[in-house]
Amino acid sequence: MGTKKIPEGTISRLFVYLREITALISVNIRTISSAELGNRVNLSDAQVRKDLGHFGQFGVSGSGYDTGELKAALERILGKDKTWNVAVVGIGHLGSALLAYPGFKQHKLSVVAAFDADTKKIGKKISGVVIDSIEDMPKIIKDKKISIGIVAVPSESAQEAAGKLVTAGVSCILNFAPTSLSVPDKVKVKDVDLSRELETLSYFLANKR
Amino acid sequence: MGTKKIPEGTISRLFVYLREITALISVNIRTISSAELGNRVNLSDAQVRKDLGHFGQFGVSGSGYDTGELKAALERILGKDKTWNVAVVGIGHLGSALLAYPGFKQHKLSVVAAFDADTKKIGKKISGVVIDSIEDMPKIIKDKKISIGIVAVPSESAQEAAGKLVTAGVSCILNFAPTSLSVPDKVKVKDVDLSRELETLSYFLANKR
DNA sequence: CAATGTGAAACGCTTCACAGCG
DNA sequence: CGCTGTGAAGCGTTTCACATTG
Repeated sequence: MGTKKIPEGTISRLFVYLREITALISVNIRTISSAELGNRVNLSDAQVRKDLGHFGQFGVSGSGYDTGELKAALERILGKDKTWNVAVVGIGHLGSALLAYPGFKQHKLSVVAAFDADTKKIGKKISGVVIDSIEDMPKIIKDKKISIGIVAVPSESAQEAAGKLVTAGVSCILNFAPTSLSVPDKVKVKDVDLSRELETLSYFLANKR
Repeated sequence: MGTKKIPEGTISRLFVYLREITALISVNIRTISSAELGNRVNLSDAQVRKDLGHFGQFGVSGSGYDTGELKAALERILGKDKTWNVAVVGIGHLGSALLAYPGFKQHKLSVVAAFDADTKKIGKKISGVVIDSIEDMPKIIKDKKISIGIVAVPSESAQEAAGKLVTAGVSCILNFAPTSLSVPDKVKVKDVDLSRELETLSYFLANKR
């Protein structure tokens, strides 16, 4: 199990492979080569093999990978057997869209709590989740065993929201605010910074040939 | 103008510098060193100098950068003088949230069209934008000189939506669907794959300590 | 003989370190 | 002297290339 340092890109590509393999199985394809799989997800054959190689040997020389076996292996590696509980903080346009997002269930994540500072929103139910007061966060996070917090508040309140989530005990934060959060090392933060993506596009447009 | 290949990270940091410089100017700071600027945005002095170095020489040995000059240079480099028109395809929860997103204006982007396949939605107005039929896309994209298309439809229809946007003439696509789109090389695609971010968190939780 | 698994080479970005300039 | 601009070193990832295997 001497798992060295696995590149983050590898992890995220494994999920892509898993998605594709699942699709292949559903059309009864039993075997696939790294070249063919890479082709379908726009990656090189070498990349596919290197990524898988971090976790063991799954292929058969000369014929490729058994889709069923590979699927099982990927699910095991990626921890698809467990479900994690999620809380969303900040129920504006984005927060509401997140509550309705079907992807959570698909990824074995369950949104079990929503928080907002606006007292007018408290008690309302959106996409089946009741909005609670931020005051009650510590208790609810603990009671419901929530390990992922999603920050969907404006930048100004993002650090505060993150701090409260961390104190309450979450292990990961998905941050939609365009600010860099400071949290203890043991907490994993993933930023989804739409502003940055948009800015990159602007630059591309301004500078293309 | 032999602009070599500029790292994407550099571009995105230039926007960070611009933001900071603008703040500095507003409190009448006229000069700043790479070390001090880096410090304020959590980057090394060398990183700041390398990033700027891609575009010319803006600093003064011994004293640093003139904030006014640097601001002007960054705005020119980043094309902050122009505004780009945007269309959103797929007006579900996410699409609606995007139409309401205030960040567009801040980045000199203007959402001027929205499309949906659902005839019941056509003609409705959301956050000031009227929803049009996908049929009318080619004409509207051309008439309104739209250069950025945002794909906010389910995965199954993402490739089709992207294809139509490209045919209609957009130069960039911001893709929220968890599929890799195939488009001609001249078109820039940025993926915002929420599923992947969530999955990475799942992996982190499943494999921590 | 087709396709894997994997060292070695290439690459791209960041950090270092210092010559040179005001 | 302080700080820039920039080659060179360092590092993590991707790509290459091939010996190996069923």
